[in-house]
Amino acid sequence: MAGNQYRTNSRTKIMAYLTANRDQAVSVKDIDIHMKEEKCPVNLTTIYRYLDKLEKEGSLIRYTDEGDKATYQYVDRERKCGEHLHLKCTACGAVVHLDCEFMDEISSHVLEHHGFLLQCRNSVLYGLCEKCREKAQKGKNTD
Amino acid sequence: MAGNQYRTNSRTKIMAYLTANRDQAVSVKDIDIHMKEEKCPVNLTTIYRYLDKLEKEGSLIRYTDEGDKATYQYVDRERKCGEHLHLKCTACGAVVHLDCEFMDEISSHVLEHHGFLLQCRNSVLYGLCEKCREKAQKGKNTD
DNA sequence: TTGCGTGCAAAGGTTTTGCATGGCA
DNA sequence: TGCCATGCAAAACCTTTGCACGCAA
Repeated sequence: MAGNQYRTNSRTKIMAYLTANRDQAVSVKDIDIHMKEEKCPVNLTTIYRYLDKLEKEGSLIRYTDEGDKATYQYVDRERKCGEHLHLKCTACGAVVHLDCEFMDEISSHVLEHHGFLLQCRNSVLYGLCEKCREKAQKGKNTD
Repeated sequence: MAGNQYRTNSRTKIMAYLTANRDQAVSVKDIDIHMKEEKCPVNLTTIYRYLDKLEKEGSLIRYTDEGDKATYQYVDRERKCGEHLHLKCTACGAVVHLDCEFMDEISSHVLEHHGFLLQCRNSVLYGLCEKCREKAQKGKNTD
């Protein structure tokens, strides 16, 4: 499927950025800035098209919180992200995979008690990761 | 807070539509269409401004899934929607409030096992409600 | 009359599309 | 050479903002 595609400088660098940030959701703007810093500026269209391609291939999860703009996260395709929920930190964008046994309990409860068949694909729980929680604690009186 | 506002035909009809669909998330476009059907067309700006006002008052939840457009749901302000998760049907937009004891288990697990402090405010789980699941079952071989 | 509500037009931002050019294999 | 990738410009889309007018109280 993903065989007939060319290896270009742009795509290599974008992919490197995505994999380096695989525990985080990044925006198109993030990528744009990064590419400029890398002295390899690319058109926004190119970024959108590449991300779109990767998402269709299943190499990326696309998050549509934030309302105005989407964010993306690289995932190994073997990770079966369609079968568990994700926790996304609203402060830093870090993403935690909820791929533990508790996942089954959630699905079961929701189905049995609320008649709801959970689809993990787009479901994201938001909150604060440990690091950002600690930061928030410390910085309570600063701004 | 919400005292000094006038009662207008437009707002009355929009509010009626929202409360009539309180188990569902509706979009601005939905409201626009409804108002035209009601022979009471309003400018989109008016809809946005009113929804914005209601959201700030706490009478509406604003969902930002779907990526491109927001959807809104009326809630009684006593319902404390900031303290529980919501299940939204991807087929019909129906919304179920997860305000049961299991909610505590989710919060606890996520915090203790993943170091994550859950924020229910924007967290939405997606899936199929009972009705739509049944429909999907029956209509499996149609398109 | 006062000041909130509304419509209109314009602008902002993100994302998509068409077309011609450029570059990998 | 053949096809994919890219850049550029323009458009589509949702949403916000400014300003003047209309209308409820």
